[in-house]
Amino acid sequence: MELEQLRLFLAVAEARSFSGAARELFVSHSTTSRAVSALERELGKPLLLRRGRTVSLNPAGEVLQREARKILDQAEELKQAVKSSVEC
Amino acid sequence: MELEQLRLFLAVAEARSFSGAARELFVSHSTTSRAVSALERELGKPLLLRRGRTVSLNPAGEVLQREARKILDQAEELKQAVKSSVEC
DNA sequence: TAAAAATACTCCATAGGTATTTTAT
DNA sequence: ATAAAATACCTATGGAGTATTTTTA
Repeated sequence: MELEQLRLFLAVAEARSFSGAARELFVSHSTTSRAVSALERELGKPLLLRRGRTVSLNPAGEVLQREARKILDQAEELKQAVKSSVEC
Repeated sequence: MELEQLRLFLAVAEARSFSGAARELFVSHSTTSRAVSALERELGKPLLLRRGRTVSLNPAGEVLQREARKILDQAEELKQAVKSSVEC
């Protein structure tokens, strides 16, 4: 599990669309599709429900969305904290 | 910034050694060296002080060590939470 | 039939190992 | 002289795009 996968998953979860998220991020839709598949494989269960053209979150996806957001926010804060730490 | 880089950085920070951490993780020492270099490049400042055979943390490194630990722990919790979420 | 997701195929970037060089003790 | 870190070099893996197939609304 890598941060980039979480970034892509979140974009898909928020857009409720693989291709929509791909457009927003300027990547191909196969990139969003594979990132989510890889997460599902690693975590051992589906995260999103694909019903025709509709993408929705199942319980595991809801958990991931909530927590992934926190982790990515923290990672961003961390970057800023390091950047503004004293030189040495 | 990716979780794998944080894992490698933490191992180096804790071992106070690039090669020691590499041995623990069963990777080559060039892997630990480059992971830390990449982080330093991305974050815009040195994280570790290399003085001869001694590796120590500077303030930025201290911040990163503390926060990276939290993020990795959270990522681990997240995995467990998803794995134990209800099927759907 | 149109729009989106999955996937096969391909290519290229880069992650990682080995070997070498540099540095400090 | 030795041990560790940096780095040049090379290779293989996997990430990402394109094109195609599948699905369903």
